[in-house]
Amino acid sequence: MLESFLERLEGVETLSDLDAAILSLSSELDVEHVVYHSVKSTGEQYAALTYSDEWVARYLEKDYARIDPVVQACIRRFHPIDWKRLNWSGKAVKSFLHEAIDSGIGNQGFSVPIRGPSGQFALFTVSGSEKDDRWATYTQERSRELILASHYVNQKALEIECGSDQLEIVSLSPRETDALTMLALGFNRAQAAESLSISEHTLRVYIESARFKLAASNTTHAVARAMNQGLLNIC
Amino acid sequence: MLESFLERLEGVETLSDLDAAILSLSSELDVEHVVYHSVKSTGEQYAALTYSDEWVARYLEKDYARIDPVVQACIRRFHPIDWKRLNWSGKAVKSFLHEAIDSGIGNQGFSVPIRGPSGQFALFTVSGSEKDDRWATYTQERSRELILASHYVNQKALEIECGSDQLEIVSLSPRETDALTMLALGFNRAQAAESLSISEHTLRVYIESARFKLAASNTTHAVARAMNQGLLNIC
DNA sequence: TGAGCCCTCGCCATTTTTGGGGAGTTGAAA
DNA sequence: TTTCAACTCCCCAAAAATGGCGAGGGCTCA
Repeated sequence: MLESFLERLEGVETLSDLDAAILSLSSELDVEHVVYHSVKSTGEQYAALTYSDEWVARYLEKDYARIDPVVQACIRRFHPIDWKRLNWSGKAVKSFLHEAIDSGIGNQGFSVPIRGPSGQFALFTVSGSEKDDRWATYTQERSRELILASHYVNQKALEIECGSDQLEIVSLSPRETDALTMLALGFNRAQAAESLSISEHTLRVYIESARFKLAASNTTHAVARAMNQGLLNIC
Repeated sequence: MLESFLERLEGVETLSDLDAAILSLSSELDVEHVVYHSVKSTGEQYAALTYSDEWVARYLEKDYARIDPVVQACIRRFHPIDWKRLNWSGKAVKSFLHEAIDSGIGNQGFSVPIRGPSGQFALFTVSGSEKDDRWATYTQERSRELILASHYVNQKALEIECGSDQLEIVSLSPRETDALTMLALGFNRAQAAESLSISEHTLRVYIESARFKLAASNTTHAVARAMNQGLLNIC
Protein backbone atom coordinates (compact mmCIF):
# COMPACT_ATOMS: atom_id res chain seq x y z
CA MET A 1 0.00 0.00 0.00
CA LEU A 2 2.62 2.47 1.09
CA GLU A 3 4.91 1.04 -1.55
CA SER A 4 2.57 1.77 -4.38
CA PHE A 5 1.94 5.26 -3.11
CA LEU A 6 5.62 6.04 -2.82
CA GLU A 7 6.17 4.74 -6.31
CA ARG A 8 3.41 6.95 -7.55
CA LEU A 9 4.93 9.87 -5.66
CA GLU A 10 8.20 9.32 -7.50
CA GLY A 11 6.59 10.37 -10.73
CA VAL A 12 4.96 13.46 -9.30
CA GLU A 13 6.33 16.64 -10.80
CA THR A 14 3.72 19.33 -10.43
CA LEU A 15 1.34 20.45 -7.74
CA SER A 16 -1.61 19.02 -9.63
CA ASP A 17 0.13 15.66 -9.82
CA LEU A 18 0.64 15.93 -6.10
CA ASP A 19 -3.00 16.84 -5.56
CA ALA A 20 -4.09 13.74 -7.40
CA ALA A 21 -1.62 11.53 -5.58
CA ILE A 22 -2.74 12.79 -2.19
CA LEU A 23 -6.41 12.44 -2.98
CA SER A 24 -5.81 8.91 -4.18
CA LEU A 25 -4.50 8.12 -0.73
CA SER A 26 -7.98 7.99 0.73
CA SER A 27 -8.69 4.72 -1.03
CA GLU A 28 -5.22 3.34 -0.53
CA LEU A 29 -5.33 4.10 3.16
CA ASP A 30 -8.94 2.98 3.34
CA VAL A 31 -10.27 6.15 4.97
CA GLU A 32 -12.96 8.60 4.02
CA HIS A 33 -10.84 11.70 4.10
CA VAL A 34 -7.24 12.71 3.62
CA VAL A 35 -5.89 16.21 4.24
CA TYR A 36 -2.49 17.65 3.62
CA HIS A 37 -2.07 21.30 4.48
CA SER A 38 1.23 23.18 4.46
CA VAL A 39 1.88 26.69 5.73
CA LYS A 40 5.17 28.46 5.18
CA SER A 41 6.61 31.29 7.15
CA THR A 42 5.91 33.57 4.23
CA GLY A 43 2.23 32.83 4.63
CA GLU A 44 2.26 30.80 1.43
CA GLN A 45 -0.05 27.82 1.69
CA TYR A 46 -0.77 24.63 -0.16
CA ALA A 47 -3.53 22.20 0.57
CA ALA A 48 -4.89 19.00 -0.95
CA LEU A 49 -7.92 17.58 0.78
CA THR A 50 -11.08 15.57 0.31
CA TYR A 51 -13.33 17.69 2.51
CA SER A 52 -16.26 19.45 0.90
CA ASP A 53 -15.68 22.91 -0.47
CA GLU A 54 -18.44 24.24 1.77
CA TRP A 55 -16.70 23.05 4.90
CA VAL A 56 -13.37 24.46 3.77
CA ALA A 57 -14.96 27.83 2.99
CA ARG A 58 -16.73 27.84 6.31
CA TYR A 59 -13.56 26.89 8.16
CA LEU A 60 -11.59 29.67 6.58
CA GLU A 61 -14.33 32.23 6.97
CA LYS A 62 -14.67 31.53 10.67
CA ASP A 63 -10.92 31.23 11.15
CA TYR A 64 -11.56 27.93 12.87
CA ALA A 65 -7.86 27.11 12.93
CA ARG A 66 -7.73 29.34 15.98
CA ILE A 67 -9.94 27.09 18.02
CA ASP A 68 -9.58 23.75 16.24
CA PRO A 69 -8.11 21.45 18.92
CA VAL A 70 -6.43 19.37 16.23
CA VAL A 71 -4.49 22.33 14.92
CA GLN A 72 -3.73 23.66 18.37
CA ALA A 73 -2.46 20.32 19.57
CA CYS A 74 -0.38 19.62 16.49
CA ILE A 75 1.32 22.99 16.72
CA ARG A 76 2.47 22.17 20.21
CA ARG A 77 3.29 18.51 19.86
CA PHE A 78 5.69 16.37 17.96
CA HIS A 79 3.90 13.08 17.79
CA PRO A 80 0.81 12.19 15.78
CA ILE A 81 -2.43 12.52 17.62
CA ASP A 82 -5.75 10.69 17.62
CA TRP A 83 -8.62 13.15 17.74
CA LYS A 84 -10.26 11.20 20.51
CA ARG A 85 -7.46 12.10 22.85
CA LEU A 86 -7.95 15.82 22.51
CA ASN A 87 -9.81 18.12 24.81
CA TRP A 88 -13.09 19.02 23.14
CA SER A 89 -14.58 21.01 26.00
CA GLY A 90 -15.54 24.64 25.70
CA LYS A 91 -18.52 26.20 24.07
CA ALA A 92 -16.95 27.36 20.84
CA VAL A 93 -15.08 24.11 20.42
CA LYS A 94 -18.19 22.00 20.86
CA SER A 95 -20.19 23.88 18.29
CA PHE A 96 -17.21 23.65 15.96
CA LEU A 97 -17.10 19.90 16.46
CA HIS A 98 -20.78 19.45 15.71
CA GLU A 99 -20.53 21.56 12.66
CA ALA A 100 -17.56 19.55 11.46
CA ILE A 101 -19.34 16.25 11.94
CA ASP A 102 -22.43 17.58 10.20
CA SER A 103 -20.23 18.51 7.29
CA GLY A 104 -19.20 14.88 6.90
CA ILE A 105 -15.70 15.11 8.31
CA GLY A 106 -16.29 11.98 10.35
CA ASN A 107 -16.15 11.29 14.04
CA GLN A 108 -12.66 9.83 14.02
CA GLY A 109 -9.41 11.32 12.91
CA PHE A 110 -5.66 10.99 13.16
CA SER A 111 -3.30 13.88 12.48
CA VAL A 112 0.43 14.01 11.96
CA PRO A 113 2.26 17.31 12.47
CA ILE A 114 5.23 17.90 10.18
CA ARG A 115 7.82 20.62 10.39
CA GLY A 116 10.22 21.68 7.71
CA PRO A 117 12.98 24.23 7.36
CA SER A 118 12.36 27.96 7.64
CA GLY A 119 9.40 27.50 9.91
CA GLN A 120 7.32 25.48 7.50
CA PHE A 121 4.53 23.63 9.21
CA ALA A 122 2.19 21.06 7.75
CA LEU A 123 -0.55 18.79 8.89
CA PHE A 124 -1.38 15.40 7.46
CA THR A 125 -4.72 14.05 8.52
CA VAL A 126 -6.89 11.03 7.84
CA SER A 127 -10.46 10.97 9.08
CA GLY A 128 -13.70 9.12 8.75
CA SER A 129 -16.64 7.55 10.54
CA GLU A 130 -15.76 4.49 12.53
CA LYS A 131 -16.46 2.92 15.86
CA ASP A 132 -13.87 3.63 18.50
CA ASP A 133 -12.37 0.15 18.69
CA ARG A 134 -12.06 -0.30 14.95
CA TRP A 135 -10.44 3.10 14.64
CA ALA A 136 -8.02 2.35 17.45
CA THR A 137 -6.96 -0.82 15.70
CA TYR A 138 -6.64 1.00 12.42
CA THR A 139 -4.43 3.78 13.76
CA GLN A 140 -2.27 1.38 15.69
CA GLU A 141 -1.65 -0.80 12.69
CA ARG A 142 -1.09 2.02 10.31
CA SER A 143 0.62 4.71 12.34
CA ARG A 144 4.03 4.02 10.87
CA GLU A 145 2.72 4.07 7.37
CA LEU A 146 0.93 7.31 8.09
CA ILE A 147 4.07 8.89 9.48
CA LEU A 148 6.08 7.83 6.47
CA ALA A 149 3.37 8.93 4.07
CA SER A 150 3.22 12.35 5.69
CA HIS A 151 6.98 12.63 5.55
CA TYR A 152 7.22 11.80 1.88
CA VAL A 153 4.25 13.96 0.94
CA ASN A 154 5.83 16.91 2.68
CA GLN A 155 9.18 16.22 1.11
CA LYS A 156 7.61 16.18 -2.32
CA ALA A 157 5.60 19.31 -1.67
CA LEU A 158 8.70 21.21 -0.58
CA GLU A 159 10.64 19.86 -3.52
CA ILE A 160 8.05 21.08 -5.98
CA GLU A 161 7.38 24.41 -4.36
CA CYS A 162 10.94 25.39 -3.64
CA GLY A 163 12.38 23.61 -6.63
CA SER A 164 16.10 24.07 -6.93
CA ASP A 165 15.70 27.79 -6.52
CA GLN A 166 16.49 27.97 -2.87
CA LEU A 167 16.64 31.69 -3.26
CA GLU A 168 16.55 32.35 0.41
CA ILE A 169 19.95 30.90 1.19
CA VAL A 170 21.11 33.80 3.28
CA SER A 171 24.07 33.10 5.47
CA LEU A 172 24.99 35.20 8.45
CA SER A 173 28.49 35.61 9.79
CA PRO A 174 29.18 34.20 13.25
CA ARG A 175 29.07 37.62 14.85
CA GLU A 176 25.87 38.54 13.08
CA THR A 177 24.36 35.35 14.36
CA ASP A 178 25.59 36.13 17.84
CA ALA A 179 24.15 39.60 17.72
CA LEU A 180 20.70 38.54 16.57
CA THR A 181 20.72 35.66 19.01
CA MET A 182 21.31 37.98 21.94
CA LEU A 183 18.52 40.24 20.77
CA ALA A 184 16.19 37.28 20.36
CA LEU A 185 17.00 36.36 23.93
CA GLY A 186 15.68 39.69 25.08
CA PHE A 187 18.86 41.70 25.59
CA ASN A 188 18.87 45.28 24.45
CA ARG A 189 21.80 46.56 22.46
CA ALA A 190 23.82 47.69 25.45
CA GLN A 191 23.42 44.36 27.22
CA ALA A 192 24.05 42.35 24.08
CA ALA A 193 27.22 44.30 23.34
CA GLU A 194 28.47 43.70 26.84
CA SER A 195 27.71 39.99 26.64
CA LEU A 196 29.62 39.70 23.42
CA SER A 197 32.42 41.90 24.75
CA ILE A 198 32.24 44.39 21.95
CA SER A 199 31.23 48.00 21.74
CA GLU A 200 27.63 48.88 21.16
CA HIS A 201 28.65 50.47 17.88
CA THR A 202 30.17 47.28 16.63
CA LEU A 203 27.08 45.42 17.62
CA ARG A 204 25.06 47.87 15.57
CA VAL A 205 27.15 47.15 12.53
CA TYR A 206 26.34 43.45 12.86
CA ILE A 207 22.69 44.06 13.33
CA GLU A 208 22.57 46.36 10.35
CA SER A 209 24.47 44.04 8.07
CA ALA A 210 22.28 41.15 9.16
CA ARG A 211 19.24 43.28 8.50
CA PHE A 212 20.56 44.04 5.07
CA LYS A 213 21.31 40.41 4.25
CA LEU A 214 17.92 39.32 5.46
CA ALA A 215 16.17 42.16 3.65
CA ALA A 216 14.56 43.06 6.95
CA SER A 217 13.09 46.43 7.71
CA ASN A 218 14.01 46.51 11.38
CA THR A 219 15.62 44.52 14.13
CA THR A 220 12.51 42.59 15.09
CA HIS A 221 11.97 41.65 11.48
CA ALA A 222 15.56 40.53 11.13
CA VAL A 223 15.33 38.35 14.21
CA ALA A 224 12.06 36.87 13.00
CA ARG A 225 13.46 36.05 9.58
CA ALA A 226 16.65 34.64 10.98
CA MET A 227 14.66 32.42 13.32
CA ASN A 228 12.42 31.25 10.55
CA GLN A 229 15.41 30.25 8.56
CA GLY A 230 16.95 28.49 11.47
CA LEU A 231 19.96 30.76 11.47
CA LEU A 232 20.04 31.44 15.18
CA ASN A 233 21.60 29.28 17.83
CA ILE A 234 18.43 29.35 19.81
CA CYS A 235 16.29 28.15 16.96
CA MET B 1 15.24 -4.83 13.47
CA LEU B 2 13.15 -1.70 13.75
CA GLU B 3 10.51 -3.70 15.57
CA SER B 4 12.83 -4.77 18.32
CA PHE B 5 14.16 -1.28 18.72
CA LEU B 6 10.71 0.24 18.99
CA GLU B 7 9.77 -2.35 21.55
CA ARG B 8 12.85 -1.51 23.52
CA LEU B 9 12.01 2.18 23.22
CA GLU B 10 8.61 1.49 24.77
CA GLY B 11 10.24 0.65 28.04
CA VAL B 12 12.50 3.69 28.09
CA GLU B 13 11.70 6.05 30.91
CA THR B 14 14.79 8.05 31.68
CA LEU B 15 17.47 9.76 29.67
CA SER B 16 20.01 7.11 30.57
CA ASP B 17 17.63 4.42 29.30
CA LEU B 18 17.35 6.43 26.12
CA ASP B 19 21.12 6.76 25.89
CA ALA B 20 21.50 3.02 26.09
CA ALA B 21 18.74 2.40 23.59
CA ILE B 22 20.24 4.81 21.09
CA LEU B 23 23.73 3.43 21.48
CA SER B 24 22.42 -0.08 20.97
CA LEU B 25 21.14 1.03 17.60
CA SER B 26 24.58 0.89 16.07
CA SER B 27 24.58 -2.88 16.14
CA GLU B 28 20.91 -3.18 15.24
CA LEU B 29 21.36 -0.87 12.29
CA ASP B 30 24.68 -2.46 11.46
CA VAL B 31 26.67 0.77 11.37
CA GLU B 32 29.76 1.96 13.21
CA HIS B 33 28.27 5.12 14.63
CA VAL B 34 24.91 6.47 15.67
CA VAL B 35 24.30 10.05 16.74
CA TYR B 36 21.21 11.71 18.10
CA HIS B 37 21.55 15.34 19.01
CA SER B 38 18.69 17.61 20.01
CA VAL B 39 18.80 21.36 20.50
CA LYS B 40 15.92 23.28 21.96
CA SER B 41 15.16 26.91 21.55
CA THR B 42 16.16 27.43 25.14
CA GLY B 43 19.63 26.27 24.28
CA GLU B 44 19.04 23.07 26.22
CA GLN B 45 20.73 20.14 24.53
CA TYR B 46 20.72 16.40 24.69
CA ALA B 47 22.99 14.07 22.83
CA ALA B 48 23.61 10.35 22.68
CA LEU B 49 26.38 9.30 20.37
CA THR B 50 29.06 6.72 19.73
CA TYR B 51 31.80 9.12 18.64
CA SER B 52 34.93 9.36 20.74
CA ASP B 53 34.97 11.87 23.55
CA GLU B 54 38.02 13.49 22.02
CA TRP B 55 36.25 14.21 18.79
CA VAL B 56 33.20 15.59 20.58
CA ALA B 57 35.36 17.87 22.70
CA ARG B 58 37.28 19.03 19.67
CA TYR B 59 34.07 19.64 17.73
CA LEU B 60 32.61 21.75 20.49
CA GLU B 61 35.81 23.62 21.18
CA LYS B 62 36.19 24.61 17.55
CA ASP B 63 32.49 25.30 17.15
CA TYR B 64 32.54 23.07 14.10
CA ALA B 65 28.77 23.10 13.84
CA ARG B 66 29.23 26.44 12.14
CA ILE B 67 31.05 24.97 9.20
CA ASP B 68 29.98 21.33 9.30
CA PRO B 69 28.22 20.82 5.94
CA VAL B 70 26.02 18.12 7.46
CA VAL B 71 24.63 20.49 10.06
CA GLN B 72 24.33 23.35 7.62
CA ALA B 73 22.48 21.23 5.09
CA CYS B 74 20.15 19.64 7.62
CA ILE B 75 19.15 23.01 9.02
CA ARG B 76 18.04 24.07 5.56
CA ARG B 77 16.51 20.86 4.28
CA PHE B 78 13.65 18.62 5.13
CA HIS B 79 14.75 15.31 3.72
CA PRO B 80 17.52 13.06 4.96
CA ILE B 81 20.86 13.53 3.31
CA ASP B 82 23.75 11.31 2.33
CA TRP B 83 27.02 12.97 3.23
CA LYS B 84 28.43 12.17 -0.19
CA ARG B 85 25.98 14.58 -1.77
CA LEU B 86 27.16 17.56 0.20
CA ASN B 87 29.55 20.23 -0.89
CA TRP B 88 32.85 19.64 0.88
CA SER B 89 34.85 22.35 -0.84
CA GLY B 90 36.48 25.19 1.02
CA LYS B 91 39.65 25.21 3.04
CA ALA B 92 38.15 25.07 6.51
CA VAL B 93 35.65 22.41 5.49
CA LYS B 94 38.32 20.17 4.01
CA SER B 95 40.50 20.26 7.07
CA PHE B 96 37.44 19.60 9.19
CA LEU B 97 36.62 16.58 7.05
CA HIS B 98 40.11 15.14 7.33
CA GLU B 99 40.12 15.64 11.04
CA ALA B 100 36.75 13.93 11.33
CA ILE B 101 37.87 10.92 9.31
CA ASP B 102 41.08 10.70 11.33
CA SER B 103 38.93 10.63 14.45
CA GLY B 104 37.21 7.49 13.21
CA ILE B 105 33.92 9.03 12.22
CA GLY B 106 33.97 7.12 8.96
CA ASN B 107 33.89 8.19 5.35
CA GLN B 108 30.19 7.58 4.86
CA GLY B 109 27.21 9.03 6.65
CA PHE B 110 23.49 9.58 6.46
CA SER B 111 21.71 12.26 8.47
CA VAL B 112 18.04 12.84 9.16
CA PRO B 113 16.93 16.31 10.26
CA ILE B 114 14.03 16.38 12.71
CA ARG B 115 12.02 19.35 13.89
CA GLY B 116 9.75 19.53 16.87
CA PRO B 117 7.54 22.13 18.45
CA SER B 118 8.91 25.38 19.82
CA GLY B 119 11.82 25.43 17.46
CA GLN B 120 13.32 22.18 18.62
CA PHE B 121 15.79 20.79 16.14
CA ALA B 122 17.49 17.44 16.17
CA LEU B 123 19.80 15.44 14.00
CA PHE B 124 19.89 11.68 13.71
CA THR B 125 22.95 10.34 12.01
CA VAL B 126 24.45 6.98 11.16
CA SER B 127 28.00 6.81 9.86
CA GLY B 128 30.80 4.41 9.19
CA SER B 129 33.47 3.28 6.77
CA GLU B 130 32.12 1.66 3.65
CA LYS B 131 32.67 1.67 -0.06
CA ASP B 132 30.38 3.97 -1.99
CA ASP B 133 28.26 1.32 -3.65
CA ARG B 134 27.67 -0.68 -0.50
CA TRP B 135 26.73 2.46 1.37
CA ALA B 136 24.36 3.53 -1.38
CA THR B 137 22.62 0.19 -1.20
CA TYR B 138 22.51 0.36 2.56
CA THR B 139 20.92 3.81 2.72
CA GLN B 140 18.47 3.02 0.00
CA GLU B 141 17.28 -0.12 1.73
CA ARG B 142 17.15 1.36 5.16
CA SER B 143 16.10 4.96 4.62
CA ARG B 144 12.54 4.35 5.80
CA GLU B 145 13.67 2.57 8.89
CA LEU B 146 16.09 5.38 9.62
CA ILE B 147 13.37 7.97 9.23
CA LEU B 148 11.06 6.10 11.55
CA ALA B 149 13.80 5.44 14.04
CA SER B 150 14.70 9.12 14.14
CA HIS B 151 11.05 10.01 14.56
CA TYR B 152 10.49 7.71 17.48
CA VAL B 153 13.76 8.58 19.16
CA ASN B 154 12.88 12.24 19.00
CA GLN B 155 9.38 11.58 20.25
CA LYS B 156 10.75 9.72 23.21
CA ALA B 157 13.37 12.34 23.96
CA LEU B 158 10.75 15.08 23.99
CA GLU B 159 8.45 12.96 26.09
CA ILE B 160 11.10 12.41 28.72
CA GLU B 161 12.49 15.91 28.76
CA CYS B 162 9.21 17.77 28.71
CA GLY B 163 7.30 15.17 30.62
CA SER B 164 3.80 16.24 31.41
CA ASP B 165 5.04 19.57 32.68
CA GLN B 166 4.45 21.55 29.56
CA LEU B 167 4.96 24.64 31.65
CA GLU B 168 5.34 26.90 28.69
CA ILE B 169 1.76 26.66 27.52
CA VAL B 170 1.25 30.34 27.03
CA SER B 171 -1.67 31.24 24.87
CA LEU B 172 -2.07 34.53 23.13
CA SER B 173 -5.36 36.13 22.25
CA PRO B 174 -6.16 36.49 18.55
CA ARG B 175 -5.35 40.18 18.58
CA GLU B 176 -2.12 39.64 20.42
CA THR B 177 -1.17 37.07 17.84
CA ASP B 178 -2.10 39.48 15.07
CA ALA B 179 -0.04 42.23 16.60
CA LEU B 180 3.10 40.15 17.03
CA THR B 181 2.64 38.66 13.60
CA MET B 182 2.63 42.06 11.96
CA LEU B 183 5.75 43.05 13.86
CA ALA B 184 7.45 39.81 12.89
CA LEU B 185 6.65 40.66 9.28
CA GLY B 186 8.61 43.85 9.62
CA PHE B 187 5.89 46.44 10.10
CA ASN B 188 6.52 49.16 12.62
CA ARG B 189 3.81 49.98 15.11
CA ALA B 190 2.16 52.62 12.98
CA GLN B 191 1.96 50.34 9.96
CA ALA B 192 0.87 47.36 11.99
CA ALA B 193 -1.90 49.37 13.63
CA GLU B 194 -3.10 50.55 10.26
CA SER B 195 -3.07 47.04 8.83
CA LEU B 196 -5.14 45.78 11.71
CA SER B 197 -7.40 48.82 11.54
CA ILE B 198 -6.90 49.80 15.15
CA SER B 199 -5.22 52.71 16.85
CA GLU B 200 -1.55 52.57 17.50
CA HIS B 201 -2.31 52.73 21.17
CA THR B 202 -4.51 49.66 21.09
CA LEU B 203 -1.78 47.87 19.26
CA ARG B 204 0.58 48.80 22.05
CA VAL B 205 -1.73 47.28 24.60
CA TYR B 206 -1.66 43.97 22.72
CA ILE B 207 2.08 44.03 22.39
CA GLU B 208 2.48 44.78 26.05
CA SER B 209 0.10 42.11 27.22
CA ALA B 210 1.74 39.61 24.92
CA ARG B 211 5.09 40.66 26.28
CA PHE B 212 3.82 40.13 29.77
CA LYS B 213 2.37 36.70 29.00
CA LEU B 214 5.52 35.60 27.31
CA ALA B 215 7.70 37.05 30.05
CA ALA B 216 9.58 38.95 27.40
CA SER B 217 11.68 42.00 28.07
CA ASN B 218 10.96 43.79 24.82
CA THR B 219 9.12 43.48 21.55
CA THR B 220 11.85 41.61 19.74
CA HIS B 221 12.05 39.14 22.58
CA ALA B 222 8.29 38.67 22.58
CA VAL B 223 8.24 37.99 18.86
CA ALA B 224 11.12 35.57 19.19
CA ARG B 225 9.45 33.66 21.99
CA ALA B 226 6.12 33.58 20.26
CA MET B 227 7.74 32.24 17.13
CA ASN B 228 9.61 29.61 19.06
CA GLN B 229 6.42 28.45 20.58
CA GLY B 230 4.67 28.38 17.26
CA LEU B 231 2.16 30.96 18.34
CA LEU B 232 2.36 33.15 15.26
CA ASN B 233 0.54 32.66 12.02
CA ILE B 234 3.75 32.93 10.12
CA CYS B 235 5.53 30.30 12.09
C1' DT C 1 -24.06 37.47 38.67
C1' DG C 2 -19.42 38.40 39.47
C1' DA C 3 -14.64 37.49 38.21
C1' DG C 4 -11.72 37.63 34.55
C1' DC C 5 -10.13 37.96 30.01
C1' DC C 6 -10.56 40.31 25.49
C1' DC C 7 -11.11 44.52 22.59
C1' DT C 8 -10.84 49.36 22.13
C1' DC C 9 -9.14 54.32 22.89
C1' DG C 10 -5.74 58.68 24.76
C1' DC C 11 -1.51 61.57 26.56
C1' DC C 12 3.32 62.61 28.19
C1' DA C 13 8.10 61.96 29.28
C1' DT C 14 12.00 59.03 28.86
C1' DT C 15 14.76 55.60 26.82
C1' DT C 16 16.21 53.10 22.84
C1' DT C 17 16.81 52.36 18.20
C1' DT C 18 17.78 53.86 13.65
C1' DG C 19 19.96 56.28 9.61
C1' DG C 20 23.67 58.91 8.00
C1' DG C 21 28.27 59.68 7.86
C1' DG C 22 33.76 57.25 8.33
C1' DA C 23 38.15 54.14 9.14
C1' DG C 24 41.47 50.49 10.03
C1' DT C 25 43.03 45.28 10.55
C1' DT C 26 42.86 40.50 9.48
C1' DG C 27 42.38 36.39 6.89
C1' DA C 28 40.68 33.60 3.18
C1' DA C 29 39.54 32.89 -1.62
C1' DA C 30 40.28 33.59 -6.56
C1' DT D 1 48.28 39.59 -5.10
C1' DT D 2 44.42 41.68 -5.17
C1' DT D 3 39.86 41.56 -3.81
C1' DC D 4 36.34 40.78 -0.63
C1' DA D 5 34.06 39.58 3.58
C1' DA D 6 34.40 39.75 8.43
C1' DC D 7 35.60 42.19 12.73
C1' DT D 8 36.40 46.20 15.33
C1' DC D 9 35.71 51.27 16.72
C1' DC D 10 33.53 56.40 16.70
C1' DC D 11 29.80 60.74 16.51
C1' DC D 12 25.24 63.05 15.90
C1' DA D 13 20.38 63.94 15.10
C1' DA D 14 15.87 62.11 14.08
C1' DA D 15 12.53 58.52 14.63
C1' DA D 16 10.49 54.90 17.18
C1' DA D 17 9.50 52.28 21.18
C1' DT D 18 8.63 51.99 26.15
C1' DG D 19 6.72 52.98 30.88
C1' DG D 20 3.19 54.72 33.46
C1' DC D 21 -1.17 56.98 34.11
C1' DG D 22 -6.40 55.87 33.01
C1' DA D 23 -11.29 54.34 30.89
C1' DG D 24 -15.31 51.73 29.13
C1' DG D 25 -18.10 47.74 26.84
C1' DG D 26 -18.49 42.75 25.64
C1' DC D 27 -18.06 37.96 26.31
C1' DT D 28 -17.64 33.42 28.84
C1' DC D 29 -17.38 30.33 32.50
C1' DA D 30 -18.30 28.93 37.14
